[in-house]
Amino acid sequence: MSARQVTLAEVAKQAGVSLATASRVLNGSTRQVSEDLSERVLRTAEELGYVPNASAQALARNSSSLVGLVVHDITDPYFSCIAAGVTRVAEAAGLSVVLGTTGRRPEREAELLSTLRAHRARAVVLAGSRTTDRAAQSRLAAEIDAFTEQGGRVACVSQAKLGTDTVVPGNRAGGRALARALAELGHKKFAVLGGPSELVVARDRLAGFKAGLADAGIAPPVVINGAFTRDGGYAAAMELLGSKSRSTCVFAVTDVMAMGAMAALRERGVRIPEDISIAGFDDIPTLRDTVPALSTVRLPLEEMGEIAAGLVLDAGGDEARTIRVAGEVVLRASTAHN
Amino acid sequence: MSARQVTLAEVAKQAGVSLATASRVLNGSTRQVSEDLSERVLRTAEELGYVPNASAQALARNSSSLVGLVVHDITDPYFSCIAAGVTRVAEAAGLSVVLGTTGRRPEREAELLSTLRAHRARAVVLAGSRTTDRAAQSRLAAEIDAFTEQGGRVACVSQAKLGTDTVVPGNRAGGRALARALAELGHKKFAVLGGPSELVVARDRLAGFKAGLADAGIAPPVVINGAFTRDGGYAAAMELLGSKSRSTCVFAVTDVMAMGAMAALRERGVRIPEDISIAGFDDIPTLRDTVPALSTVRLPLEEMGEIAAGLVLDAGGDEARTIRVAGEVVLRASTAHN
DNA sequence: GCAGCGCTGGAAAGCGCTTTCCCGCCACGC
DNA sequence: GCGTGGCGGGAAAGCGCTTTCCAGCGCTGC
Repeated sequence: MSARQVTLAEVAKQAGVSLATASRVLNGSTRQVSEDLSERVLRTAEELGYVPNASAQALARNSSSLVGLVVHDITDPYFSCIAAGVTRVAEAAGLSVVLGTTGRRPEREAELLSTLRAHRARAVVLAGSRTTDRAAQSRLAAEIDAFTEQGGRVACVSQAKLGTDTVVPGNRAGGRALARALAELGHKKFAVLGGPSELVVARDRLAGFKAGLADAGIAPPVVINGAFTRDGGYAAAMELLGSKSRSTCVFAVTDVMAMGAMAALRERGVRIPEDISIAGFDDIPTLRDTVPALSTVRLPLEEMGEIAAGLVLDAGGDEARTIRVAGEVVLRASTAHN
Repeated sequence: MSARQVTLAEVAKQAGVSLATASRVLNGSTRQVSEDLSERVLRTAEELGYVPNASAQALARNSSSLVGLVVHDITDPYFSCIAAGVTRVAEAAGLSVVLGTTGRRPEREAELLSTLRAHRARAVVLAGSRTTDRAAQSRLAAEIDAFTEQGGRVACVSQAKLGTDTVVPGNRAGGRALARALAELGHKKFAVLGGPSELVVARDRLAGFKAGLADAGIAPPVVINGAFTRDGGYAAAMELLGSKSRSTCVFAVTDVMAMGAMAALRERGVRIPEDISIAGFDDIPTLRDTVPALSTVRLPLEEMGEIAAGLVLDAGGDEARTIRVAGEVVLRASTAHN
């Protein structure tokens, strides 16, 4: 075993050409190589089963074919959809994506970025939602700077103003539109399962929702914070049920949280939507077949991943670009007239 | 911008030591370095914000800190769970995982492996399910050989006998146990939504299920093949409904397919489980809160990912190891007595 | 007292590529 | 006819590390 990998030098020798020529043939060079030499090299490479050493290429070119993708939890459909979009675009461009997961610890984001920098990744998309944690945030900003200084590009999903390209979902607008749609159903008393208060995505959706209620002249909702997960939704819903606040409609800032909340409600014998209406945000594909079908704000998650990857892969100017994608309110069976 | 990255040489010079010494200090070497030199190097590295160039290290060591992960579709919860397990273990070991997606095209698997080989990935876990496609299979085998010859390790999830380490879920045993459990509920007429016939995972589950029915002295099920996706389940269920075969219990070889099937049944006004019982396989966490709760065979997906990563990361002997993980039948509300 | 050993530090040879620079060749133009 | 310029090919200098090998040095053991 361990038959050493065939190298460019071997191919060159075998084909009777110089290293330089072989390199020029096998990798897009601006330089022209004559037809016959070129073909000879190609054939030998094929015969020998030559595979270029990516590390060596990266070293010589000072830029690799890696693009980073940082998510909190690949298990969360929100992230896996974005990941699908990113990988599709990256692979189509002949790049490999290295996946980093933070486990929702903000400081991991900077660590991962540093690793990616070590690998001379040519770009990275940060899909994790931004926190308001000051320390982590500045450490991250420093890493982003270091990364871009080194020539890499960075794009964020859903977290503007880091001075990078960004695809921004209409969190606020979506929350607002949803609130208005729900108000039109006749609901007057709302509760929001609000996710962690440090997460700007959660805050934006909540803020939008409040604005929407205000638009409709409805009193501010009860807000219960909790983890950005199924269990967080479950716990928040339980807390809500305990609180004796008689809301007729609940907005969970995430579909995944909404699922947890619905489980809690069911467990307590609360019927959806007869007793309480509930809505989420994201429109996770995996959850589209649930009963009752969840009202939500649809985000084109995979497309967002594609856009982010596109942003990060074509050179682009120096100024940070921001692409906004709108959320679309989708009312389904989990919300009823009141 | 593009302030070139700090190199080891700079650190060494700044610290007044040789390149060799700096290298020895900053990366685990067997060689001892005196306390004061060592500390001096560490401090300067810190001050200068030194980050080792992973490509250069990979080149010099002839082995990178990358581990590959190949899945069909990261959006599918089955794969994203496995991915979570793999990344957790890999990141804990200080490695980065590069994610490749095949989009369910078998030939992509070999391509990705080749890319991974180019990157000198030290290991790869193949989570995509094996097909019986002869050509793709042999191309893949060749790539696996090339990869291991080069010194990399390969582990597969759920596809034994490729001569690699493997974690094998009890597909057959799970299917069989499920069939028996369902038979005990009194069902006599079964249908199976069987996935694509080339996929061995699908075949194994089906074969196990048939065996279980035989154990119980029940006639073989109607089998309808279809894609290994939600839509495949939907279509297969529609076909089943059209076929006038009056089964009382349906087994979809995948939870995701079961979801599609349930959607189809509901659409046609078939009540679950009153009119038809339905069961899946995998016990996807995201789907645990659905109503009616899906009966299924639970697989510890994340753990399988962790095991695979573990297999592939600790050296291990030369003989291929096989770890079996059992599926556990979980009967819930989607299946009723008949 | 000295050969020999273990230990630390440094010089330098790669690792497998890319790319600059140079060289020889040919077609042109005057 | 010869200078020029363009062009295809090769030699070789890196890219930033690791690691082998050697030098020096303080000890130990006879």
